[in-house]
Amino acid sequence: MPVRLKDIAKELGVSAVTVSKALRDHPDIGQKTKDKILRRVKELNYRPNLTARSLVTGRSSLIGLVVPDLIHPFFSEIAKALSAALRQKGYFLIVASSDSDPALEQNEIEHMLQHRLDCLVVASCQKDAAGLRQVRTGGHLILLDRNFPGFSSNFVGIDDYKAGELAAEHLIAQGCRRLAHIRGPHNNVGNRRAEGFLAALKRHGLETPDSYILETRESADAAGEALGAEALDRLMAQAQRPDGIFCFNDLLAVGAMMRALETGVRIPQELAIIGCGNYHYCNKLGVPLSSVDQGAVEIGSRAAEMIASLIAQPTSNKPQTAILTPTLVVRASSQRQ
Amino acid sequence: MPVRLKDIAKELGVSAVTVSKALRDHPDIGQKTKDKILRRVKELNYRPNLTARSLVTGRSSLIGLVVPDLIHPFFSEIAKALSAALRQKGYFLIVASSDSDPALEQNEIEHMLQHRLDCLVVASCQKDAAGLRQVRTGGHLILLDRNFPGFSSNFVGIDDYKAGELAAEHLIAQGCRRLAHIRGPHNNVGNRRAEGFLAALKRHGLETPDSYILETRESADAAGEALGAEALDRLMAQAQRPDGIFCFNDLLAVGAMMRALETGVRIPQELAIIGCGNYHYCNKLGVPLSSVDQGAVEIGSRAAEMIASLIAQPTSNKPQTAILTPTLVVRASSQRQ
DNA sequence: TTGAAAGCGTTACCAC
DNA sequence: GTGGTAACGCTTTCAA
Repeated sequence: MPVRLKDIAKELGVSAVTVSKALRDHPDIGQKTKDKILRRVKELNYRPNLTARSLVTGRSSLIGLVVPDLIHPFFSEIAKALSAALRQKGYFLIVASSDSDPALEQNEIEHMLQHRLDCLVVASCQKDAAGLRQVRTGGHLILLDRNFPGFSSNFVGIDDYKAGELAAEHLIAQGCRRLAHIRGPHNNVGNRRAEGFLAALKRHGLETPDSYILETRESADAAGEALGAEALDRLMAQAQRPDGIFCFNDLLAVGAMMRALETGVRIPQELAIIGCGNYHYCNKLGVPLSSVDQGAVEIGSRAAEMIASLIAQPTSNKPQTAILTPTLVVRASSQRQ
Repeated sequence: MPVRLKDIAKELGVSAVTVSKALRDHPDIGQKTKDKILRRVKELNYRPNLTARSLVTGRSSLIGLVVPDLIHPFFSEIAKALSAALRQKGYFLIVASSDSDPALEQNEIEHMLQHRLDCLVVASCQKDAAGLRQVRTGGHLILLDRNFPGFSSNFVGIDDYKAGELAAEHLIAQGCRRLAHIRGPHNNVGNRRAEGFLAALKRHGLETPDSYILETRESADAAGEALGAEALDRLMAQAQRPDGIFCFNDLLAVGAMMRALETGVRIPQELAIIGCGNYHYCNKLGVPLSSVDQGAVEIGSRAAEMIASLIAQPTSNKPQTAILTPTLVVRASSQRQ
């Protein structure tokens, strides 16, 4: 049985309240009493029972994070950064992976809420915001990376429109004129990136045939590359081959690039490729992959700040939003000059 | 304010105890009463307060995991597998990253214990077991990947000696005769892998000069590659160059391989390279990297089983141990035939 | 500056 | 089958 606050109080001949005050250095306590208590606390290696504390204070010091996939570099970086930032504020991170399954995600969220989290952070893979609506009754909610039109919520993510623009501008600057896009799912993220990409092309007077915009299913890591490879085949089978591709994420880009190299397409001379996410292994590839960086580390730390601010707020004000600007990381796969 | 068990009881004209029984389908309750309660519970979207439940049952349904680095593919795979397996058993995973800092690790562990975890799982980066000794007073402890001689504890990991042997046998079978090893830290893992490697060489009558066994500092992800590159330079500067290298982990191997390719060394013809860990991006590299697979997913699920078994045990018996057998994954970097 | 009493939301125990 | 009562370990409030 672990030592309890009460045990220490009895042993030292003071009340439990006094010990409690000493531990949280409450002002209403004499220095001598406090020293005496803290010394004994250390000797006994006493650990306050946060469960009991939570019950009475109503705050758990637990923050929940639900992501589609913990192996995905983008999300593991966020998890790491968030966990580190929260630690300094005295919070703990509970993590769950939804395996990109909306039902499982909803399930995980429900379970998490039973732990009376101080805040829940979700990179959601839901089709719509229906499930998330009732979540909000449980406390603070922050959406990560992806939000839902019509669902007003705290949010941290990047400017996806800008990401698409950046990629397009870069490829055009490298001399590409026939630009294709292997796009992502039909949600806010996929749509905005495609829109930004196409808008930039239009500004430069470049036409993009419909057959240059390829759809892919949303996919877990394993399948993602295969989808990229398949999409590349479809692009290269066309009479007019594209000379530049922007892929929704690096996984698709890697798949596309590997297939291109296999089939003898020279990269970047014949075909420039750029992805999105800037996964940490991009620079280790046979041809290092250019990518639009989503700033996972900053997303994590901004989320931590937002959490602190939400918890500090006495009443729930209007939703907070942090939209970060993506940055371009140019490597060999798109560098033609 | 969320709905409480008590509220439901009052509304339905039954006692709190009865509602509690219905929720955990306790046998001592009539079917009709139970149905009535469960229906209302669902309507109200009631979520039991696990904090309160924990306080009275003494079990938190929280499992802690502390790893050196969440971005490290080996550990993120373990985290994912463990989290998935635990979910099915009704447990939750709390994750913390120690950034490979022993002091920070100890700190994280202390904090975690305050949450009254049902079990703590640690992939430790401590120098010795001193800090972990007093952790055990807090409940169950499982060491992951790395254990400490003289510290008897539950453990899940691979047979590191075997890992070294596998790598050596493979390189020898590929025709290598001058084998080098870029070794890991001087702990149980680094030592055993080196021992297994050298023992296999000896069995085949191969000599290994001391200058072929290179030391590296323990290092986080960013620096790991640089260390590998540096080690490769030292090896290739020798009069007699090695024709095969076993690296302690894939990060070192990638660094070494990239430097080798940069300097015009042909892989695997002049130099065969094999790493350890089988990171998910091994097959995406310019020259796909051979590796000894540590079975991260199985480590995660075995840990989950062990957790369940430890918690079920009324009294703490002798430590449980699961030593998995590593497997060889051959790719282009070492395949000479 | 200290502490007694009341409670946080739930479950265990044992009467009925 | 059902429910009253007493915890679980801590903090809050307020009187001394």
